[in-house]
Amino acid sequence: MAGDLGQRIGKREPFETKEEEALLNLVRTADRVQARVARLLKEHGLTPAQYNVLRILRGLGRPTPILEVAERMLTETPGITGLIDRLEKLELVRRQRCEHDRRVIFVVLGPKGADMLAALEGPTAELRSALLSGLDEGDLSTLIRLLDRVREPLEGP
Amino acid sequence: MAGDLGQRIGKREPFETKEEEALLNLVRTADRVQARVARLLKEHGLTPAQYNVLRILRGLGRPTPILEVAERMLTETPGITGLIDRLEKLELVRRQRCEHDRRVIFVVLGPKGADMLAALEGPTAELRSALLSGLDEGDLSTLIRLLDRVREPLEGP
DNA sequence: TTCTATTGATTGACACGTAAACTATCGACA
DNA sequence: TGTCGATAGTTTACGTGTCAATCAATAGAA
Repeated sequence: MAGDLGQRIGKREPFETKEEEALLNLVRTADRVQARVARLLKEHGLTPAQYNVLRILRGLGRPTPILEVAERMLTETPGITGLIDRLEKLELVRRQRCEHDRRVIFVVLGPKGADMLAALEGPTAELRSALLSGLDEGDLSTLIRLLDRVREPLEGP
Repeated sequence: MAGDLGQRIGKREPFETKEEEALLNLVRTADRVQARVARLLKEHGLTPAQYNVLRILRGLGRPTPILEVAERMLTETPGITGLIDRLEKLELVRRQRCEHDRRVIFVVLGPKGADMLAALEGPTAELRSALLSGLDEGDLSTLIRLLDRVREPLEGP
């Protein structure tokens, strides 16, 4: 069958175990999805990580300490600095020192950043629908439930 | 924690649609899985991409053109060169020119590489079982089927 | 045969994730 | 008051993913 990952990868003996098949399939599928999203964002000059930061800022709706942004992403502390640097250079966000605690630096979503998010609203929703066109409501619920169950023992340390 | 994301200022719900939830969940879960695998591999001095190359070579069981290796990985063409460079420096693989078509360079799994794979066989199998401990056979089959359906429209163009 | 298009592989530029080490500031406590 | 530990953020370094451009060898056509 066309969707069989084993043949797609070209292994003679596709998978030794269902566990192996499921995990490789999971990683590969996520990779493909991310690639497609990245392609869309690139048309607007954004990377997925940058888009993620903008969405976090919009979601919180307030100036947010840099490390709090980092926490809500998958990225670790050090990488966030350059990420914010680039967004600032694009004038999509700006830094703002906290007056009470001068160690803290807030990140603020700028008007250009808000416009960018608004412009991406439609295209990203369209893309999501297209990506999941093969699944109905029930399938989505099942998929979400199964993914939750995979992730559950991983969320801790 | 989960609830305080959107509600507080009426900005955004955590997830607007099931599509969004499913896709974010997919990407996040895959990311966690990869992080866990990476941690294991690191103990043996390998990155996930390097391990992937070794497994591809073992799976095919023959000298393989560099670009064919690249095709079978999650990654695209250009980055493969440096990856092979590092594996060659570790003496896990070696390059070998094709005699019939001198543009082609084969990658060959070396003895050290095979040993490395053998040493990782047990630990990786254990890890896979641990990661998927929350899912039974039927769950795995369902998950695989759903992932196939997500990936199907993505593999071609 | 020579010209051209194609293919395999490499290089360089940029973005990102992660780890280790560093600076600056704050808070608490002797 | 002064010191010490914790916290916020940055810098540096390395491996990797992706793109655009390039080089070398081959294949096909004029």
